[in-house]
Amino acid sequence: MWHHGQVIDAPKKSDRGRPRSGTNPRPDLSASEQILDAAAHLFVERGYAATSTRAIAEEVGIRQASLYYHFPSKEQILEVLLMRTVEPSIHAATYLSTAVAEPAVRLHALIEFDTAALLGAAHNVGTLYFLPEVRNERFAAFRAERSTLRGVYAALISQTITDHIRGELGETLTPDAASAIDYLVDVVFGMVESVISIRADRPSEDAAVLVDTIAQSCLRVLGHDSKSIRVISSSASALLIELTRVLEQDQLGS
Amino acid sequence: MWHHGQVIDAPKKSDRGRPRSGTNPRPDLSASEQILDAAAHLFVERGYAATSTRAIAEEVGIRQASLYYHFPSKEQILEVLLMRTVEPSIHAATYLSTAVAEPAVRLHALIEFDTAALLGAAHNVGTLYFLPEVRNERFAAFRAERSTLRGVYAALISQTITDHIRGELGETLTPDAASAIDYLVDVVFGMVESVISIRADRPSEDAAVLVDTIAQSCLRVLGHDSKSIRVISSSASALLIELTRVLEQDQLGS
DNA sequence: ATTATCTATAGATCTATAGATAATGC
DNA sequence: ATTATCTATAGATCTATAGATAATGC
Repeated sequence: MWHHGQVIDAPKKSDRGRPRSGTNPRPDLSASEQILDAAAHLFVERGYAATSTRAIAEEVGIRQASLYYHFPSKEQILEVLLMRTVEPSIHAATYLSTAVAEPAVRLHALIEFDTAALLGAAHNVGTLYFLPEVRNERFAAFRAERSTLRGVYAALISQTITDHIRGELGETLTPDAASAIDYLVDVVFGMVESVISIRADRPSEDAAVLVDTIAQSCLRVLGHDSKSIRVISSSASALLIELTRVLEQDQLGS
Repeated sequence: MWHHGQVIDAPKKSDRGRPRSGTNPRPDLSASEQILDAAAHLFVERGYAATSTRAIAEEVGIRQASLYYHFPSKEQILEVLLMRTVEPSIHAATYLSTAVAEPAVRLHALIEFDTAALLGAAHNVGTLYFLPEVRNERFAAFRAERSTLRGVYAALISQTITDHIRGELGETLTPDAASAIDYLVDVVFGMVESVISIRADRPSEDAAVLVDTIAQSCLRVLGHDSKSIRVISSSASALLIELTRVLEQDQLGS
């Protein structure tokens, strides 16, 4: 499994301020990080509206009102979680959208990166994408990020579809072949996101196998055969190593 | 698009009882059906916890407390919606699990039926499957139905995987080939469910194209090529007609 | 008499704010 | 003085129940 980002920003200074009433279960993390972690856990488990600020505070070991010293609102907590979750994928997609490699190889690398990130994240935070609240205007910025990500997928996918499949689409499906390609983008994007439900239903023992299965399945949907997939897959491994190196570099820069 | 079920049970008798304060926007439906429709709309749009019984009642044109004459609780409303949504798929799967046709043809028919049902249902009720509340013990019966459906998919998928792909799984992925097949089941099941998010993001203009794209993509993932898919697909069309005939028959019986 | 609504309300939340307090830092 | 907590609470919900009421049916 690859590491990426996941830096803890505020490494906890000392013991300023009034002591907590409860015990501090994670003294290594700053209070803000503890709140985000507890909120992620509860939002994923019960949903946003069904999670009270009291429940979050209880898990952290502070009083409900103390949350508001760190965050101005419950919504803001969700927004930070959403942005943090999508951020690594955006960085990977931005790099891969212009990297020097075949589009199919870049797509394969992106799919591997994304699925691995979703499977590796704490508390299956990918489920937050599907919370009904995310459709509120309040979270438009997050949805814009997702849309950017989808755009990179769309570009790479349209370049990865084999001529053979492209012919099929025009032939058997519809006079408007462009829309059929759009649906293929949706299908591939959906396959990547399906790791979220899969992980929710049966917490995966073997993430690597699932990541490979999905990446290979995506290429098959785009018309590639086993031989072609083998070639693409091994080139993608090298690109993925390069990618993680670049992302770590960026991390140090920012 | 195929029709299936969607029978209105209680066709509204007459005007018994105290008149409503508001106007009745759907006098053709019984009060219970109006409540279910309004709840479906709001649960899909805002989620379960974020939808108040007051909001449901307002949409129906009655007072909040009047809901409780028709349903004992808000949870019960959600349960009826969940059960009704999964029911047609269960019937189709039960029939197809033993129908006389190649497994690949039966799988193709099931995928077409399911995706079309999800795309055709009022208010995109498939999104209800993803509400966090559904994980509560309260909805175990619904989850059991879904699990039954998944079982039929698993059986048909394992019989539809080409020997070629089966060889690949054992060879390149893992020593435990059974688990790799399980992941393919997840992937295919996930592709079917992806129509829910697709419809949520961009309400589909052309359901038929999307249904075909997904069914074909599933077969590709299982190792079939264009020629094989064409044959399977046309046999599936005939089976699908037979299926809808049988389901309508059942409908009359019950 | 039965049905389907209504009004009123109990009791339990829930978010966010105001202001007090107990630490450390300077 | 600054920081990070605490207590207390306002004000706005929200679900479900109790009992009244306005129709139709017999």
